[in-house]
Amino acid sequence: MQIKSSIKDIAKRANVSVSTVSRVLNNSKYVSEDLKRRVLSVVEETGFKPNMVARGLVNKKTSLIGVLIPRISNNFFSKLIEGIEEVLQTYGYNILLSTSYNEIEKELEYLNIFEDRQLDGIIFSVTEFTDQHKNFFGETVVPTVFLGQKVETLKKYPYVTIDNIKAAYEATRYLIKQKHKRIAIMAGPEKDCATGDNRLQGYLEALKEAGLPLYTSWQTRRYHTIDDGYYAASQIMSQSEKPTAIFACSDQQALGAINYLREHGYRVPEDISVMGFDDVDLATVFRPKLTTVKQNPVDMGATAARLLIDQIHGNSLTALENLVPYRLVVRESTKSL
Amino acid sequence: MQIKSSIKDIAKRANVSVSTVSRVLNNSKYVSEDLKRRVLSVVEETGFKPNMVARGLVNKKTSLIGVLIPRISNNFFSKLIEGIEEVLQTYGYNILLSTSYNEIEKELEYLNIFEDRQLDGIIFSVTEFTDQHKNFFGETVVPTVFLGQKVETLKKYPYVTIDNIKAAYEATRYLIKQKHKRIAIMAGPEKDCATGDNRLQGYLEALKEAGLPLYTSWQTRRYHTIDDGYYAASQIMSQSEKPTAIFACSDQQALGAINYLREHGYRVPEDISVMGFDDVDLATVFRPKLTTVKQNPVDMGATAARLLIDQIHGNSLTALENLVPYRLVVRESTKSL
DNA sequence: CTGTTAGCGCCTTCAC
DNA sequence: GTGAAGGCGCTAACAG
Repeated sequence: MQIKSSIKDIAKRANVSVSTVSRVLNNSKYVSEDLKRRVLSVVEETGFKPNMVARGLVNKKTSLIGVLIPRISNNFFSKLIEGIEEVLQTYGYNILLSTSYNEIEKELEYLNIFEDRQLDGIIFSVTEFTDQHKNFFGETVVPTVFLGQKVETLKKYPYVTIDNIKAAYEATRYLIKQKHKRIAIMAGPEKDCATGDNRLQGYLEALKEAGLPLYTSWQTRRYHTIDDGYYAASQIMSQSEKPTAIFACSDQQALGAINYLREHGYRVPEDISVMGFDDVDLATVFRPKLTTVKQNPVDMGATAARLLIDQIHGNSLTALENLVPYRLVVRESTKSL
Repeated sequence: MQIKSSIKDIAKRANVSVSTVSRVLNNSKYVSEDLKRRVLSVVEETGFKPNMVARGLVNKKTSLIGVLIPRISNNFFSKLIEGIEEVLQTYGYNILLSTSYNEIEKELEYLNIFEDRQLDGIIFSVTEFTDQHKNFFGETVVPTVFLGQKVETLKKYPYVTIDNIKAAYEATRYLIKQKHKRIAIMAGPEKDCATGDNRLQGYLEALKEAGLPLYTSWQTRRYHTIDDGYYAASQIMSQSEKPTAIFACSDQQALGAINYLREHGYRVPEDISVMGFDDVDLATVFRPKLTTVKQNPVDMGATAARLLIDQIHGNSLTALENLVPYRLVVRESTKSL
């Protein structure tokens, strides 16, 4: 293919009409074997490829799915993408990837871009579901699946997530059962509902239930990066009153925390227990092996993608709420007092 | 916006022609303040958004860049994406993400999709540059930047990479200087040129130069995952003749290898040294801290994106070869004999 | 300055 | 079965 050829050109060369070409290209209507052959051979020769943009314009579909996540360099999210891509691919969709870095404005911005671009669907790992989000999803008509937290919208879009409150509650319960009484938490960033508010809530419930002390200086809210975990640990451990266990709301933060602790002479888990969340790839490679709340991001991504496809195909969805399993995995970074 | 409105509708409601609407929307030509205001207010009211697909059809640009990498869950590649997205975003481009899992057929498949979709550019982290690739890039006219290895094409596309042969050579040299004489290598997958062939070559050159033994049973070729590193280590260590050092061509593999070694009673680095490659986030969090060849993927991604933008803008590019710096970082996973 | 018109490349009635 | 014609939503000459 030298210069962009169009359906018209190949119609001419095959001595047929453009509609015939279109028909054989789409297998949309019966075309005599003769013409079909003629068209196909010209297509072959010229290496002709139909213009997907033009096609999209008339068909009103782009075969593109917008995927919006907070951060791609977090193993949890990249696994999510793996799951998403795997199923979308089999349905002929591609991924338009955007990252918000947990910034609400960026989320809104990308959401609008998704709409402008006429994307066929959206998979969205929300940070905080604000009124502006609600507005957007009230007005838009783009099939959507939310990932990572429960989201209530007028339009009734499904979401797939674990029960974050419960999971955090159970993780904290476990620590309590291990006789820990002074437990700190490193939660997600300030505005992050799922890994921030929800998990913090579960933690608080467990502490209250057990009648344990709640120090706000033992509660941090930071991004899910190793660096932020390191910093959060430094804050917590700079208090005069020190915890015997830290519940990190992501393995990334747990790793950063352990790094800090070790550099400052604490042994994990002998001096202080650290619980993670996610069970990323290296949770079992790291030493001590991370005790953590295992999620299955590949599955979650795949599930979300399937729910999206269903919506696009107009299938009635079975349920809005898709709670997926998680599991507390006890390994070496925590111990009983 | 209830039902999809078009430029036509808002032209009607504002009592102007479609071209006027188009003009104010694009700021393309001077429009009287009066009309402009009228149009803008209607746009405001209706929440009108121009259809990017239609726009793309006439402008022959999609503002979409195809990014093709082997694997997103590898920290090195996700960092690459971070760098790419950061600069593309400022130019109004979005990313169409695809992963090849190092499969040549998938690469070709996605490349074709990129072309079909009329993407404005391609950033491609090649596995192996085959004749089919060469064909594709000979016929296509899509601006491209190669990432991670030197690639020669007719069309003269730029590439950004470190000098893999040299880097591997130096890494191996270092091990040799540390008095290691029996050095194994865990290279990239069979068909991977950069992390496979090139790094293996650098390793071999260093060994030959030093007159050290070359055992093919000390050379593995596997994917850059923790699991594959684990497995590769098991293969190497099952030989009767055992190495005193392993040069892993990715930190992922190094991590997997160390995991294997420890599970099987070897201490790192006391019994066996392990050298990594990449310097991913957790190289310094892991214990022992990884001795590794540091790359800067965020920068590399950003550089690639800039080179692509230059191409798209028709700027003459300064150089095809963009060798970026790397650095051997000695930490704790290797030691002198 | 503004409106009319002709496409961009493709699909889809609608007649033949 | 096949072709001609209209239109998807937008932009860019071309007149006025």
